[in-house]
Amino acid sequence: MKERIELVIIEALEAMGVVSPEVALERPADSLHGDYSTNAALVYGKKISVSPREFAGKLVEKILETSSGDIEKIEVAGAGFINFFLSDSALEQATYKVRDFVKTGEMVNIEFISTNPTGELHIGHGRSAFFGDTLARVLALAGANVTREFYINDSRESNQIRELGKTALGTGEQYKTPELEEKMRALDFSGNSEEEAGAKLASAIQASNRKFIEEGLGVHFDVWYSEDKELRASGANDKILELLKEKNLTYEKDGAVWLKTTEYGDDEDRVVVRSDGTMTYFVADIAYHQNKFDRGFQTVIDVWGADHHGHVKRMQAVGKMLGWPKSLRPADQPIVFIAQLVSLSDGGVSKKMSKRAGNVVSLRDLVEEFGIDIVRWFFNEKALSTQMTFDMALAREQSEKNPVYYAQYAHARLVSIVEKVRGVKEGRTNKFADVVQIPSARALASKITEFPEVVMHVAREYAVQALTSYATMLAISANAFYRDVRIINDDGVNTAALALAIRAKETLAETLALLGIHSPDRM
RNA sequence: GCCCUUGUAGUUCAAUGGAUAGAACAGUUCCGUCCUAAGGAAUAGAUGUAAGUUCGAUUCUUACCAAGGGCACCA
Repeated sequence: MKERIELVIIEALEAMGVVSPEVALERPADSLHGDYSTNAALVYGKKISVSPREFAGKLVEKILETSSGDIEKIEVAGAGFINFFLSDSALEQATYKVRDFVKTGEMVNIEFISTNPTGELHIGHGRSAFFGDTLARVLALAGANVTREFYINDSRESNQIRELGKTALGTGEQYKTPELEEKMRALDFSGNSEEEAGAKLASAIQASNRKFIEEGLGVHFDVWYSEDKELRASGANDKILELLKEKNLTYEKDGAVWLKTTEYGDDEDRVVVRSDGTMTYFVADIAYHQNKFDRGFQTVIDVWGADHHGHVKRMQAVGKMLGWPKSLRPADQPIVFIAQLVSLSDGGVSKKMSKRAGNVVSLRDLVEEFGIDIVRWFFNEKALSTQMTFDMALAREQSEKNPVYYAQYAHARLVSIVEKVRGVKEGRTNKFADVVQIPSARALASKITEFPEVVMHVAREYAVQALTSYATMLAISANAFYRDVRIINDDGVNTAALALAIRAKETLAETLALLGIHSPDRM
């Protein structure tokens, strides 16, 4: 529906002589301003020095010449806004429309979480996990061909695996936690080198993290990509290094090999081969991204923690060096999202999360305490760039009364009506047009038609937090409808109202499903 | 010191180059024969500071102030 109205405006502007106009159609905050609104007259009136209101008047005339039955009323308001009121038939059509998102088939790779196999996931990983998971669901719904990928930093050459090995053999202390010691007891490291012991222990940690991610978080990955196997052992690292050398992008200094990233926008050159002959992780990262593009992905999305944001510049430099394809966002290739860190507070007293201070809260504990639905909602209602504070006291206090339950409750109420209706005879008011005479019913229908727009907005802007806002608004509309419209009354069932309730229920459930949150039938 | 991110109601978060800056929780006042009161109605409350660009800035620019993160031949 939105696209159809946009097209009408664009055609009208072209008829008025505007060359390739761009129209922004908004959803007004207030239903008094219609179903859609545009500021096109303010934008284009200015360009030809005509007052916005005058321009708007002419534009409306043009639109009326071609407009079909979609629009009931158009009015010019305020500084020159043009407000569109949908006809009942257009609203009905949009409300019950099958969600026919265009299958673009765009090949998208989204890599997220990718926690090191040296310990369990902490709450900071939750951001990457739930953002990535929901974004992947939305992109897929919006028509992309999405591959979800987890990168396992298990290279035997890495320092972390060696350190882990030392701990396993009793010659080091790093990464040591009670959970790790328990895992160590179940394994036999006799005769192992540091590398072997580290790899063995890392593999056990990875297996338990994977189980938690899949079962505890409900996050699915298509590809679990092993750095050690796919990049180190396969020789991909050596190959990419050779390529960089051939292209004369490296030089030697102090016994190490450096990559000339400065020439491509980085702050300084980076070491790729250490003076002891081993490769840095940076090489693997380059080889890994090259591999993603080699596999045919057009858009490559990385979700990294804020502690890795220093790597963005160097990866972008490499992208320029190797001519990686442009992603959807022109300036960034590949697309890197930085998940800001999560800080903790308990009753307003903020705490810095620190392994040393021993107050790192594991994601497992959080999910166990609050349940996956609440945790997912709390994490995804905030933009990724927000330095979110997870207030434990507040979360506990709100665990009985919070926006998740509000949305779920609205769903359960609607389900309850649908169940009650069985066996009740049909009543009198059974036309959509009659039902939407009631303002809250019309507002609910209008809110339902917004669903595809919200999905496309999230898909284009990666604004996952818009989903929780939408779910809340939809639930508010549903509750207002519930208050104003009796579906079962003395006459029998108002079938048009029932149909609207069912549509609202479906849309709410679909929105929550994108967030990975359950829609209970009963609460 | 340099680089990145962020400053919005009491709190946790939204939003947009434009029409009255939205929710939730907390506060105040109401609603109980009524399809689930985990609900509803009303009320109060916010764009860090100072400039600039603009017809219009909370949004863009700059400076300052504040918070977080990064500045390894660790990952």
